[in-house]
Amino acid sequence: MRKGIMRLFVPAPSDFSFLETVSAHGWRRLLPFVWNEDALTLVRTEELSEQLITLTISAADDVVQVETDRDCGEAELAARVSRMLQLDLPLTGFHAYCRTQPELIGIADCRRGRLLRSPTLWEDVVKVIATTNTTWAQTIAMSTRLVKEFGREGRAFPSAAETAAVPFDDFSSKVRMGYRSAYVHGIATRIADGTLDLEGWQTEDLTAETLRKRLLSLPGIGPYGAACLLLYLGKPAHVNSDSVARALLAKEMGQSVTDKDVHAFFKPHSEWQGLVYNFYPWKWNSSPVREGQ
DNA sequence: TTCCAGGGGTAGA
DNA sequence: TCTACCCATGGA
Repeated sequence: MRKGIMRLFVPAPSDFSFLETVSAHGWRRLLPFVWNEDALTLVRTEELSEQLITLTISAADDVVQVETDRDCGEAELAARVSRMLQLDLPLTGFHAYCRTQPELIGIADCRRGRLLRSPTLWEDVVKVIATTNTTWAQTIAMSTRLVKEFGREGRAFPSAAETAAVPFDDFSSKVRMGYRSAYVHGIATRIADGTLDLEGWQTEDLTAETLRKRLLSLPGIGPYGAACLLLYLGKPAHVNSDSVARALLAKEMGQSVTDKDVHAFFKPHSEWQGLVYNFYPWKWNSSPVREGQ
């Protein structure tokens, strides 16, 4: 191995699938994630130990391999990779439930149920806001501008502190997130001044409903955004119904449907309905966003 | 021009 | 709780 190159192996549970996790939704298309379709590796630049480090993540049976271009702390690196791939998410109960439902058995067989997420809740919140009321192409463009304009060396995702340090007019004109700019900059400012501890929410052992109320209190986060984020936080009892869900269900039903119809359709899956929706056969097989189109 | 996209905030009923 | 209207941006 070349000097400075570090390789770390992170144990993964037997019901984990790297490819299924990375492919679960569109996050791998948003900088600073770069998905290498040929090598099947996920590349990402992170700030670790106060230096920029590029991670190349791949996986074999029951283990995730992380190669870095510089030495860094193994514990912190493993923690970030674990969060990104939801390695600590227990899926036994979900897969057991899927095996009781004929149409869901494939979810368990393929080891689906984890979703790629960012190393921080802050980044996930920003990216969820960037998916609302816009096209996927614009979501990609917004994420790209965030990294290029405000990330360290134009390669890492800007921290809340880095974002808050940018004057709002400058931030807004460069990031071109429209009315979402005020939401993102406002959240960044609250994190930076210590009045909002987003990351701390993840270690408080909160109930799903308490967490949902807190997420809904964030500007720019409504029922759809909160359900997305709850899913990333391992709380799958809410369906992140959106225009894609409505269109797909309408196609199945042969008639126009509302959010209420989508929620009614998945309600029987109770505590698992958020995960069931995201991996439901007709959604999985026909999601343009998951395919990155 | 007008519409609308992986919605959300707000006011009024 | 529900509905209507507005919201920046950019592509069709």
